[in-house]
Amino acid sequence: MSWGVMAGNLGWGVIEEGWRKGPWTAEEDSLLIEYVKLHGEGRWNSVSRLSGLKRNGKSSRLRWVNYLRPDLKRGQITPHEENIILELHAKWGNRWSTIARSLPGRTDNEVKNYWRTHFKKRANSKSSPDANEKAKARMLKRQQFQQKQQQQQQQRMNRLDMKKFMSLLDESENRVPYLPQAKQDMVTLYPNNTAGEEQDFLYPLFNGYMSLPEAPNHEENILWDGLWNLDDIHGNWSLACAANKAGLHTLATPFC
DNA sequence: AAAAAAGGCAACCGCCTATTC
DNA sequence: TGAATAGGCGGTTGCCTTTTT
Repeated sequence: MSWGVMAGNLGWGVIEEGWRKGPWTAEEDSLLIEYVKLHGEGRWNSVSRLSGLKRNGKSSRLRWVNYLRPDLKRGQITPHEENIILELHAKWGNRWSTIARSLPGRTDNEVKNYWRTHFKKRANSKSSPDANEKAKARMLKRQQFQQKQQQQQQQRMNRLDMKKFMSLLDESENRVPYLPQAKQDMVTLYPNNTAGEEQDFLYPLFNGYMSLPEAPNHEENILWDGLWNLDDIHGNWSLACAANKAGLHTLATPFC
């Protein structure tokens, strides 16, 4: 929808006290991205002065955090993430930012919206069994679709061989402090350095690496799920920790 | 096929805390 | 030490899309 159309709506997209409000345009996004490239995150109140953007600091920060950040994970919440949300919400309540820190690439806003739309109504619908059943059916359908997508993704990932993985570790170890240890552990575990039976083990590790914002193929939007089962991988905890630290540097959950 | 209802999500608001001066 | 400012968080709103009737 164009800005002009938006501006025609009731109070949405108006200019108030010199600040634009409402949906962001592609041009505004570009200006904000350029600003962050040049000045980094923070100093949000300087955005308008330094970039020409007619948005206040809060709006700019929110747009960056919730939408423009390069490390954001796109796509639907996976069943595994859903379980984490449920578990952590039961533990912490509506502390969305805390919950979101345990879901790499997800924002507090996203988690909050997801919980509100998927769980709050379910909790409230006890008096309406029909609605509850319908909601369950929809959820099941969506989960089946997501699982199918993940299987396809995993099949693609399994085509990666050990050599490629090691070369990617080589490329990135200058930037990611935990990867040298991961690489060393890989060599110890798999001295022959070949693909094959290790592939199941590589999958979660590689996922962790590929999900880093600076990873070369980040745009492939590879799923994180494997990382959450790292304790299953051959009992090598130090390697699991190394990979987790590399990928989950902002993660609050204490893996190690 | 059309209208109504529900779902989904981006964005705003107000409050609180941390930081700076 | 207190005021001003910036940043962060949770709650809420408003609009578009999808589903249901």
